[in-house]
Amino acid sequence: MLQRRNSKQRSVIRDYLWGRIDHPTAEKLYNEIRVEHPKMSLGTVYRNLMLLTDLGEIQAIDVGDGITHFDPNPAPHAHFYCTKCHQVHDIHIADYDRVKEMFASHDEGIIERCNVNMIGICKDCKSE
Amino acid sequence: MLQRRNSKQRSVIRDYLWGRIDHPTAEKLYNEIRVEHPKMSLGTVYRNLMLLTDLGEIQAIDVGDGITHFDPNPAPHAHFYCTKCHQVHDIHIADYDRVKEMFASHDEGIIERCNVNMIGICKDCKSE
DNA sequence: GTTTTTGCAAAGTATTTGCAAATGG
DNA sequence: CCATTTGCAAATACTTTGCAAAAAC
Repeated sequence: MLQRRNSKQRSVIRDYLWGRIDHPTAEKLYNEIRVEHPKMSLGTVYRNLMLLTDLGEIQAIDVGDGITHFDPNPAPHAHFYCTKCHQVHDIHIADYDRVKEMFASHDEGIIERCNVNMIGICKDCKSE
Repeated sequence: MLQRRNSKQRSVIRDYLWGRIDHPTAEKLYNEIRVEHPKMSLGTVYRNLMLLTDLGEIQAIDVGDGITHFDPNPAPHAHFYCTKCHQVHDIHIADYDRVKEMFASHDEGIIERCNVNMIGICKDCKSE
């Protein structure tokens, strides 16, 4: 594997994503980071998010809205995409691995990942 | 709802997608159609695939490869995306609705759709 | 006839990339 | 020092859109 250096930018990007549950896009992170770090470039944000994803440190979420969202939690879990507020929410269920098993038994391929996305109106938007 | 006219182009696009299990992209369909219908434009293919999707006649599949694939079967079912051959395959299981139920009980939102995508190496590529 | 749909080309949106300069170990 | 990483801007990839002409009913 390639050699890595701990750049300041990478650590800033990691810090800005760490602990969040709102699944920001690369551009959203960039705009937030830019306030404190005006020299940070969008390309660097993309490059590092992709790198951290490849390293398995974070995960990239594709819910079908055409924009990649990022999740600091690399553990497999489902997501909910609200078509009204365009936010991505986590859905944690105890036996997520069961889903993979349900489909693995019906397909002879090698399943590496299992992505589950619910699309609809989230509970916050519903009650408005 | 809007009034619809049955254009020749729409019917050609519908015919080219009908019965297929290979989940072509808009561009793939366009290239195939172009052989017989050189005047067909890519914009028309995109517009009609989107329209047919909105009408619920077909479905758009987003497996996370950045390109929308189309499926003539509008019934909810899971998909398998092969990272080697970049093909999308169907995975039909008897109780697909169970998946939605598993997550619905853990979220108070209104779930309109449930997308399940397995990512890995398909059985054809595995055996090579 | 009037409204929808088309072809074409241009624009839009998200992301990737080339390259010289800066940085990290 | 030398390989990695950056900022910047340009390029790319997929999709959408504006508009005048053509087609549908």
